Amino acid sequence: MPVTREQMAAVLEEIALLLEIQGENPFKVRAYRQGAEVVESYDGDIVALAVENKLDGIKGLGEALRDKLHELASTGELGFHKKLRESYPDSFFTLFQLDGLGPKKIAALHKTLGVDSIPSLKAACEAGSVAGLSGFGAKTQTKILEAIGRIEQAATAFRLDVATLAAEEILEELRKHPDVLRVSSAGSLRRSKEVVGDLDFIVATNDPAALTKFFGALPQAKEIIVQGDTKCSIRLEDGLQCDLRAVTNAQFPFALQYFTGSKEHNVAIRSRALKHGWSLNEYGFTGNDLPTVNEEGDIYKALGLDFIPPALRENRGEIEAADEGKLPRLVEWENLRGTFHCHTTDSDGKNTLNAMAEAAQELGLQYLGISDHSKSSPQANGLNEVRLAKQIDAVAAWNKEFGSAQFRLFAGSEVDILKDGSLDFSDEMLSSLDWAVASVHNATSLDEDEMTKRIIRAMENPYVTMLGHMTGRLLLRRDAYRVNHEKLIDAAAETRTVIELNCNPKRFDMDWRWWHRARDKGVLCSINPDAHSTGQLQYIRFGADVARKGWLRREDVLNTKPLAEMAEWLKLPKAKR
DNA sequence: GCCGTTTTCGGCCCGACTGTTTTCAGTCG
Repeated sequence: MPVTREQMAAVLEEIALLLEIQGENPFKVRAYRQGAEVVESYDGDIVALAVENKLDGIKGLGEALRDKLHELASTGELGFHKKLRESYPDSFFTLFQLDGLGPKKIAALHKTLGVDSIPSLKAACEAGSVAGLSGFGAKTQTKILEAIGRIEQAATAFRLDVATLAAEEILEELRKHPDVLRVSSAGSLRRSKEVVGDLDFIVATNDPAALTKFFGALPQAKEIIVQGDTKCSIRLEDGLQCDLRAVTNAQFPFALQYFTGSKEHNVAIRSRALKHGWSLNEYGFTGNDLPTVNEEGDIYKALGLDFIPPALRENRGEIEAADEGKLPRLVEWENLRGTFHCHTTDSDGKNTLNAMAEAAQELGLQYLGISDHSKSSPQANGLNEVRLAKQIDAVAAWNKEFGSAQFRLFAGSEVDILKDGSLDFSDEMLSSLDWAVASVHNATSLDEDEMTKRIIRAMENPYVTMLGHMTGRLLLRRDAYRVNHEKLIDAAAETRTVIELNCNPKRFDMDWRWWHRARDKGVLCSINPDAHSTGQLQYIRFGADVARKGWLRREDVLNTKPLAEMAEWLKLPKAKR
């Protein structure tokens, strides 16, 4: 049974935890943790490389990790890992999810009380035996019980759209405060991560203590987690944690850069600063001959780098690119001229064809590609051939009455990819459409090989313009189905099939981590909202943010083409696209 | 355990806050 990339990363991560528990050298622990990160985000088939023992030259994987990954990938097991975790049950690792508990405390609880799961920890707290331990106390015991309570009712991660709304409300409150000079969100939200764990805010002010006090007293704050003179953390009603850092105006760019992260990006940036003879932290540079810094961009400039947009700050090659002046000019939402993939009341949409067309025009778009579900998705009221033919006529009628050189609709379908990779409509039916997006909606538990072949077969169809939500994941709710991304990207390049960036915030699928690779293979991206209502067309703003995260430029995104060009492009046979 | 304009050893980010302490360890970001 071959291991997956995720399993390999998880093993390294678990080793890091176990070494930490044992009090191992923290730098060794970090090496394993970074190894997990590298495996997780490596751009290529790292499992195959590990099996073949060809991991040389990958930064962050030294000899020891390479050997271990090879053993793991080729035998399905790693002796070192197995031995380490002998005395710990699976449930032990859930303890690390608890706020306020780290390796030292968990090790102490395990050693003295035999705690090896959340339930056993809960029992120990309720019996009062935790408070008596050295280094623990009554408050710690209460905090542990509270943390367990939060875990039990979930919600420790939030979708980008949910987080964005919450952040905008709080930013508005902060802007109103008279002592605020500058304010910004930071953290993973500013980096446009698809899911965020908390919100970070930075304010520049001459009265930091007043701001942390103000923050703790916000109407949105259900609970104050910590509150000092320069930082304050609150928890909102829905469990979302928000952190504020109050700094001086001079410190602001440094704090903004620092708390935007990512951690990995910052480690690399700081080591670069050291080479310039400066030390860099959240308050400024220290050292000799310090540069003038007024804006965040001045920090990058001082280090000889082009400005790195927050979305790219994941330590995935952006620093090297900025050093060489080779950062891409990223796509912006204003570059989008139209969009594809939306539903109407004909299948499971909330609004009519007319309403969707109007909403698209209000957004300033020049075209909208309609795509209701096909007949094998009865749960979504999918269209059969007769109803689809009617809709094609309705689109033509709409274009005749309202269409112009400024706006038109494209008739399409979100056609189901059936279990064997054939499509829900005949080629003849599909050929009468302007475009089609092919998606998997059933038989989602096929193994990776079958699923990959199934989707490739669909992409080989001459009338499939684009592949819809590649993995079917629903963020925080449903795992991706098993596909081989490398092979699908290669097939898309080969068949000239566009890959959709489904920017419904529940999905963001294909994942941003794969777009750089797809782009370099010449695959086009279509930023599609998968809108089931007029309001959801606005998801394309998030889509542009996530596309930026995937290093995509304007020319990599199909729907930056203006209407006339798009209409011509859709008429081309796939091979000529 | 990884890495190298400090190149095979000696560094590897560090400050704020909390709770248990009485000068600090642990956690977090």
